[in-house]
Amino acid sequence: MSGQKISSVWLREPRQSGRTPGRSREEIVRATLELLDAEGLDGLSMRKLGAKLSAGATSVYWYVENKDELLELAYDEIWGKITIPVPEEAGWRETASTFAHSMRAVILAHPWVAALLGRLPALGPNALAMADLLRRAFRLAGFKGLDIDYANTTLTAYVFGMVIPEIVWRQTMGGEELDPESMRQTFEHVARDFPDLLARLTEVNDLPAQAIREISFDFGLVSVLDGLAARLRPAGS
Amino acid sequence: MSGQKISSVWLREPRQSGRTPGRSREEIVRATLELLDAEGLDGLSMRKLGAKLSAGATSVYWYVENKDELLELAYDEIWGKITIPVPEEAGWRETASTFAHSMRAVILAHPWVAALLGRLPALGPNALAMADLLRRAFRLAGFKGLDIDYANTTLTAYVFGMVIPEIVWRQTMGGEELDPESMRQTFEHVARDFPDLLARLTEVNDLPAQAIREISFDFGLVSVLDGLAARLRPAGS
DNA sequence: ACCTGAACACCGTTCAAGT
DNA sequence: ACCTGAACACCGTTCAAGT
Repeated sequence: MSGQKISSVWLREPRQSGRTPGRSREEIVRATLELLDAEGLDGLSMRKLGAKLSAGATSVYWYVENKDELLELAYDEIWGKITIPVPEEAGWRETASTFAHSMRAVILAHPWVAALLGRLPALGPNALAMADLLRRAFRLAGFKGLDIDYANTTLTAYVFGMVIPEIVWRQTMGGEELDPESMRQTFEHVARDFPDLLARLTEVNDLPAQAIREISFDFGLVSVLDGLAARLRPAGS
Repeated sequence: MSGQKISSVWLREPRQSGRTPGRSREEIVRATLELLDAEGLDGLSMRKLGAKLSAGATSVYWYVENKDELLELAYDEIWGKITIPVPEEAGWRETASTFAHSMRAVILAHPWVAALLGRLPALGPNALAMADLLRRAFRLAGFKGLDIDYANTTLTAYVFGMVIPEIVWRQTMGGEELDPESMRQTFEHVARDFPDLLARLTEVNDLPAQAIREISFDFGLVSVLDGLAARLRPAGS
């Protein structure tokens, strides 16, 4: 009746009959990641990817339904790069904390992911494996039933939400090649109607931006984990 | 020496000499929002926007340097739709909580924003006004110095990170017009190697998805606020 | 089974030219 | 000051045709 299937690469078996005929999915994903890392999300086109694989411009369409599916593959690869300890050995809190820091580091190393988070679902095997592991950690902590998911979702949301603006910041502020003086003027200009923000600016201006971001990330992470831990204590204690 | 300026609409004065000659920035923004709401991010093109303004395909370029600047304008409009009480009256915790719920509601009503969060900086007047207000709330709570920003960042990151996957979910799962049976099969397929995730699936399957998302959002929000509140208590008490 | 090439229908952006 | 139109250099995707 209602029809309309979900569309995702993960619903189709990878193309490759038996031997080693054409390209493999891994080859394609590797080339895609290289392009993305080198030229960013806008730098990836099906034609360029074809060229990189020394193939025709549209050859990738044999392996993948469309460009979004290609990006789904690349996205899941990122999930695979996140390191996380064995929950039963490290304990839930260290597991969660290590996951958070590792995910941040991985995304910062592959900034193009930031724009994908708001566009693609994470249904790949690496993403699911991570969800599975994190659920183990939160179950170990003492969460029960749906609370396991809620805790997991909360933690992951925090990391996403923290890293995304950090990437955007780095990208529009252009990293090194930006004149710090013009940067200060920029903020003074846009924030000219908000004295409190301006005051904060001059307060921060001399501190190393990178260090502040790390402290900020830790501050929030500890808060989130503390808040989750509070859920585990019976109300009256 | 190092050159390279930051590029943002908010650094340039809006075009319009004195009278009411051509289009105004507001007209353009309104048309942009309408297009985005109606057709989504991919549905917005400079040509379509020109047509909607009954103007040539490239007329908007007189008001805006490029498409990203146009999106910056639309993005800030969203920040303006978020409602928030006066911190001094409502208290910090209710202010923060109302902000979180309102921001979620606004983004869900304009799903195209989700993809912008990972692409554009929030330097517009509405975004800054909100930052200013939230800072007031956290100062009121008792945070001092940089902790005010850290707390603010933590809260906002949580909301971002929570809403983004929710949007993606809704969009790829296609809302109403999706066959629920094929949906279940989808998950069973992708999660086939993760028994724990599968078990969770059947557990959740009969519950109304929308209600769960709201409970989940509240669970995390309370946790985050509790965690922040814990920061305010002196260590020994 | 795998790949190519041409072709279609779009893009964002530049720029000389118009009023 | 404001807007147009043509033009450029790209896109993603389809599809008939090749091997």
